[in-house]
Amino acid sequence: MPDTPVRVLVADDEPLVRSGLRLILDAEPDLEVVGEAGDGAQAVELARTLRPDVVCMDVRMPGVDGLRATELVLRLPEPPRVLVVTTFEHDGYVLDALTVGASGFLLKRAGADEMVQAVRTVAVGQSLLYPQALRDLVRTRPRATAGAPVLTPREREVLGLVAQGMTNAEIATALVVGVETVRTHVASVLAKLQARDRTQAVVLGYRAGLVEL
Amino acid sequence: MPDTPVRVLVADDEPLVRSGLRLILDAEPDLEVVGEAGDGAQAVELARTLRPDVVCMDVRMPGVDGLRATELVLRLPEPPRVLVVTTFEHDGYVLDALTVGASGFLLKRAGADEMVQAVRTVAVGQSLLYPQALRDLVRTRPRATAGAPVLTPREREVLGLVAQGMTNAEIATALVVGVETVRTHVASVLAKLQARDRTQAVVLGYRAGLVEL
DNA sequence: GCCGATATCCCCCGGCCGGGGGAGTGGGCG
DNA sequence: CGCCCACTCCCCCGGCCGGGGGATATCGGC
Repeated sequence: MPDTPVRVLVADDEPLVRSGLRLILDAEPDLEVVGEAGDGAQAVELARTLRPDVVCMDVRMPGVDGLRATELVLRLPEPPRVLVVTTFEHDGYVLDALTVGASGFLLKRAGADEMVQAVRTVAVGQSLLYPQALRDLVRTRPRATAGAPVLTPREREVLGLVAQGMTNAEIATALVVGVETVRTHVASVLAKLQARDRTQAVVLGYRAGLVEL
Repeated sequence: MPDTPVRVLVADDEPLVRSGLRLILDAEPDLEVVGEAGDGAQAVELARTLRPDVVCMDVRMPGVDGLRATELVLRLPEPPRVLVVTTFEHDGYVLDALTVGASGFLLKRAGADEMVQAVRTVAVGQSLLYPQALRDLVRTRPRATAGAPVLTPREREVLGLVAQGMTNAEIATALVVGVETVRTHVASVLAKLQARDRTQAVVLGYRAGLVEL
């Protein structure tokens, strides 16, 4: 199946890491490491001249860092796919890396086979990340209506207005009902969400997917 | 390298699609289709008895649909990875699928090699989706720090705790300062965000990218 | 050395909020 | 028909909140 091997460029400021990656990837008949870069600027330059299919890009590098380098690499004509690699799990680079257009995000402590698989995956044009990163991305959009407290339509409506920052009086006006009624609804919402305040109600309601912000 | 082949269960209500997938996957020496399910209930049952490594799950199926089936499959002891497959690009299933814990999301019009690669990728425990889906996920995170009011570090910290639903007294305890101090910081935050109350502050702060929820 | 920004603390007061009760209407379902 | 639920309204009260003043200390920069 591998008519021509996938051409890979490795960019990392640690020579040891570069050697390790080269060993791992070159061991596969369908992968071929065509170059190594020690910083972001070099990575961009080599990507331009060597025209690899995939760039394995470290995030932390001296000078031009991995994210900036990724941006620049992706501006090349017929750009390679960029697989961003980092050491630590929760350093918040994931979102930034994906925003600038990386095809994947991988941890350095991934096994050799995972690394190989990842290169192949982005080579065919798919996107990939380690499971926790995906979960983090999804978590920020918690369409978690599952297991959420059951609010009546009116209660959801009131919660929505509470989340707009409206006072009970304003909500009463908006819904054309008495303030006392609103107070009752708010009280129900607080009880159901187990919130002490309207502020907590907004946060919990948001997390439960009951309100949009 | 493939000591034992990856065991795959195919779930799709179209017999033609099942046959196609079987042909594609069985052609690979390291992949082995161990069963086919025609609906969600069957998929769950076969996943339980056959104990595959990966389930290729169609979203639209009669009876128990793919998403529900995915949830159930993932509740099995030592569950397989689930690769959700669908026909259309923008049907909004992506987020739901990932929320219920799918490891990947793929389009049916993906080529044979992409499909094979995808199965291998999720088999080693990574997550994958087609590039546009990832872009959509990222796009929904505005990160609109641009033009946001400038809060001092302490003010951001206080706002963060306010967003947890804490009262001024609790925040004071948490930060080991007087309640009056917290009141001052909160007042500054309200002024800078032009919020009338802490509830509005949370919402505005969230929209401005100043707090995470 | 002065000034601005930041962070800390203090007082008064009006108001909205949230908890505790109670109570009447209508609609849906057994 | 009777029951339950959702929706509506009412009263009292304690507490936290937010606006209005002001005060002190530290740090960094011009």
